Amino acid sequence: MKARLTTPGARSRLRTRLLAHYDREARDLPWRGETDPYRIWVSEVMLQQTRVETVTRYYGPWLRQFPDVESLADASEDRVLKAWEGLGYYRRARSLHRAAAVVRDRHGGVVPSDPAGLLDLPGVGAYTAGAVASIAFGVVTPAVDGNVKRVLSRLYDEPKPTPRWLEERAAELVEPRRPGDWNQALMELGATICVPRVPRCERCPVAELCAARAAGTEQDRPAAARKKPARVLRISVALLYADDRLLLHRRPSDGLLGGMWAFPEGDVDEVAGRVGARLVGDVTALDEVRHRFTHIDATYLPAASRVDSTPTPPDDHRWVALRDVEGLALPVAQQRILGQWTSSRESEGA
DNA sequence: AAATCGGGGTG
DNA sequence: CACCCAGATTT
Repeated sequence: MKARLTTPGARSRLRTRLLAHYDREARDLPWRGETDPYRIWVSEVMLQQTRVETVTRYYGPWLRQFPDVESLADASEDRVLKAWEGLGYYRRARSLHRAAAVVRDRHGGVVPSDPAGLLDLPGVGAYTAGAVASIAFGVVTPAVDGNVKRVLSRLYDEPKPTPRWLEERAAELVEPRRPGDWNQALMELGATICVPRVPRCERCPVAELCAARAAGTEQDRPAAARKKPARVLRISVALLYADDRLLLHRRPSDGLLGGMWAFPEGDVDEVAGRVGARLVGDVTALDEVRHRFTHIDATYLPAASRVDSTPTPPDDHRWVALRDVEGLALPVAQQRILGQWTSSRESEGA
C-alpha cells in the first residue's frame, strides 16, 4: 500500500499531472523565468529558510546594487550586510560575498553549471546546488528543500525520511526534459497545497498517487521533530554618546549576528572604561527590548549616558554620527533599541 | 545526529 | 503561544 510510486508508470503520471498543474497555477515571482545564473543563485540563497514574500522585498534592491558577480565581489562587506539587513542568517550574505570572489577569481566570473562546482562555493549546500544547476542550467538533478521533504514524506507515507532516502526518491522523480520546472513544481506544491498542518488535498493534482492520503496519515507526515526550549538571556547594552555621536560595536564574524553592528554589551561604566571615556551626567535606563530569535529568548536592558569625549576606540568599535547610523547594518533588535533612545530624547526635549 | 544561526507569517 | 519557512555549517 505504501508503494504507489515504485513503478515507472506511476512516476510518469505524477510528473505529467504535477507539471500540468504548475504550468497552470504557478505564482508570478520576480525570479520566475529568470535565466541569469547569478540572479537565480541570489534568489535561492535568499530563500534559504525564508518565505517567498519576504525575499520579494529584498531581491530587486539587491540586484540594483549588485547586478552581477563582479559588482558583488568588489563590494565592501558593510554594503553587502546592509543590503541583507533584516533578512536574518547573516552568514548567508557573508558567504555569498565570499563565493562571488571565488567565482570571479577561480571560474573566470562564470557561475559553475554543475552541482559539484556549485557545492564548492561557500553557502551552497545540496539544495542550492541542485536548484541552481537544474533551474539555471537544465541539469537533471534534484533539489530537496523543506517543501519537497514534506511532499515526498506524504507521497510515500514515510514518517521519518532520511536525507539519503529523500535524495534517492527525488532523483528518480526528476522530469529529465524540464528538471528546473519539475523541482519548482514540487516546491510550489508544498508551499501552496501540500502545506504543513492541514494540507488541501481536495485541490491536489496528485492526491490519487499519495500514500499518506490513502492511509489518512497526511497530517502526521513527516513526523514532528522535538523542539528544544530557547535559551533565556538578559543582555545589558550601553548607549554612550557625545555631541551627536554614538558608540557602536561590530560583532565578531563568527557566531550570532556575525559582522553586524550593535550597541556594546555591558553596563555603561564598564563600556566607557573599555573605550577610555568618562560618563557625564545621569545614566538613563531605557525600556527593555525583548527579542525572540528561534533559539534565544533575549531581553535587552539598554542604558544611555553622555560621555565627555570620543577617544579613538578599539578597532571593532566606532563613534558614529547619528545621521550615519542608518547607513550601517543593524539587526532588528538593535534598531528597536535605537528607537527607544530616540524617543526618550524627544520626550526629554519636549 | 544535534546545535547554531534571524526574522516574520500564520493558525 | 507554537510552528516552520525554496538550509548551510559546525560539532
